[in-house]
Amino acid sequence: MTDALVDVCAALGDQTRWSILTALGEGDASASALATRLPVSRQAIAKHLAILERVGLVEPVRAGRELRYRVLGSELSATARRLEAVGAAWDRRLAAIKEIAEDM
Amino acid sequence: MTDALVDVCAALGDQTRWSILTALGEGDASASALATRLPVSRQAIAKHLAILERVGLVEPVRAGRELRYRVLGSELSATARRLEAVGAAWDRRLAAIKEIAEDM
DNA sequence: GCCATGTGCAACCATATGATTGCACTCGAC
DNA sequence: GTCGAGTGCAATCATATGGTTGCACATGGC
Repeated sequence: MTDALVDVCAALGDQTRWSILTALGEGDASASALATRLPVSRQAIAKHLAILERVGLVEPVRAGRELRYRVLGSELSATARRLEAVGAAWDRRLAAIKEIAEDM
Repeated sequence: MTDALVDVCAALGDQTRWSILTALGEGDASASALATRLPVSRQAIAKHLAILERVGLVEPVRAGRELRYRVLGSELSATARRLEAVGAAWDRRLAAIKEIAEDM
């Protein structure tokens, strides 16, 4: 029942996952390759990659026996737009209230 | 050392907090008022509100002895813009790679 | 003044989560 | 074929997190 938007936000709510994402932002990489750069074990990274893949922020790419991951900006942009829409709605409400207050 | 963006995303990565935020989107409300609508205790809601306030998604408003909370679209929009910027950068990289591939 | 309502604080609990280690398996390179 | 690098799976662990109950405190309305 949990919305996809919530899941994406939850996936983005972890420092290590952001480290992985920014690392992937510089180029596709495998879990093992990432483990050499980041201060966590390969298995921990693999779990994070699985989470990121489930919410669509990352995509697996086979390269020989290596399993590289590619970061997907489209999903992040889509999430951003959804958040923007919600934020805009809240702001409209606030603006309306402010207007009413000024009319009194 | 954790970035503010990560904290906001983490705050948004919880279903109950979204329930609170959408409820507040319809009008300011206190923790007690929210507790009557949502299936969690007032204290749980108070904790969530504290988290939301720390990341700037919500703002306390005194109303007599009541402490109401107001949802802030500005912070959500700011977060959305930051995510959008990152997603766009990733997409630019992918597009560049695709172009190189086509040149071969 | 009294009482009910709204808050705040603290202890506590169960589960989720981030991380680790160890081992087995696969597959490409030499 | 052998070896090593990359991967997958499982068990384990510590801590964070969401949630609860209970109680003390303030504060506004009658």
